[in-house]
Amino acid sequence: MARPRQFDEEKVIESLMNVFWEKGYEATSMQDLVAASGLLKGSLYGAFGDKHAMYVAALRHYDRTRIQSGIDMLNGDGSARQKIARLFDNVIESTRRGLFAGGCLLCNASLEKAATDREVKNEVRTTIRRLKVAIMGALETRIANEDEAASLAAFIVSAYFGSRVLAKGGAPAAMIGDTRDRCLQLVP
Amino acid sequence: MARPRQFDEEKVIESLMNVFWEKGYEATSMQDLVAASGLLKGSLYGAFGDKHAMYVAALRHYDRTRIQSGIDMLNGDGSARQKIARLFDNVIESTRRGLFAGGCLLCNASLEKAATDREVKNEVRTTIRRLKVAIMGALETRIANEDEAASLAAFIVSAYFGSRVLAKGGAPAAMIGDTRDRCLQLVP
DNA sequence: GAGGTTATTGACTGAACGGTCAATAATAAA
DNA sequence: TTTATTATTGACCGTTCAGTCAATAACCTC
Repeated sequence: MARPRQFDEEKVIESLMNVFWEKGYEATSMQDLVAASGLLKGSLYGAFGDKHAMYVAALRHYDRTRIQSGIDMLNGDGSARQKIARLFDNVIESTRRGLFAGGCLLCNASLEKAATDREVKNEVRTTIRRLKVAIMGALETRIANEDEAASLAAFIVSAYFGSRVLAKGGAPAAMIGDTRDRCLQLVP
Repeated sequence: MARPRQFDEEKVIESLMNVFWEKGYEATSMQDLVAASGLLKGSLYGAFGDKHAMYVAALRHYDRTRIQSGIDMLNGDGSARQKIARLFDNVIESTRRGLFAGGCLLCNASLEKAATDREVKNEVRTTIRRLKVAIMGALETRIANEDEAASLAAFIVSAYFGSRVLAKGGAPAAMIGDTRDRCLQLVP
């Protein structure tokens, strides 16, 4: 009955996400999104509505893919300490390689837009909660008391986000290593 | 010999800083800066050169004032634990009041610009170092070993930055309280 | 294959962007 | 008071911004 989409929506969202991830919301122009997606402006607007909606779609995609793979790791095999350590090691590793300057899109969105954008704040809040719950799950075998697991998980999320700020701020990698090690001191 | 400036440069920088602090670099327009400073565009360009230089001046001003008052607190009276706790309590308090959405300009600059802007990265790095050294100073009475104080200080900076991300991301205040409390577990 | 529906296309819009500049004003030194 | 120097002013610049739209194309259903 109607002409079908000629692009793979997931792939397009992935490409939009990569731009927002690397440059941030404000520094990203529609030209950037056009170039990255391979679509023309009209198609992007037809599919998403406006730039803001593209950003929100990118945040959801980040949650569904990158955050989810972190959650999968936390739900997978290994000790709680190993899993928590791996969170930080990923930060150290990607800093050391230095190929991609984006850091963590969740942190970026929190600082750039969440405070003044209801929709972004909701997305960010939801994702933070998901991450925290997954960390609680990883702690489950070691901490019986749920409140204690929750407070430790909140703290770990915080330290993790902090390490993302340090990494992007150009702090020495040793500071992130220190953060990881001190964090692990609190993980039984 | 020449016409003198008709404005108080410190006050102008303070007003520029407040705009960048609240809106970020990219979302701030020259119109915003003109409106906030009370100067005309030409005067701002005459005094600073370009928007980027205004931003760097704002970062330096933030270091000289807001960060410095944090450092003064850390150098002041009280136990190490009290001082560290106060860092986080400031975050909780300003989140609770909810009047100003800016958060911490140092964190904002780290995530928004440091990764792709040499000058900003240098400013940020310097300020992080200053903050870390001040925290080491606060720990000095309790931790003799300098390396140990350094690693704990790095960790505290990280957790503090993380709490800034949580706050702006709209996470519940309890998560910041948890971060503070867990942090204090490691402070002797 | 005709008709209905939606996707694609690229030219187009007005507004806002960062930045410039010639004219004017204000000052201190001579 | 003249002169040299710098600050202020506001009009102005070309560019880029996010977003629109009428024309065309592609597809599915009947």
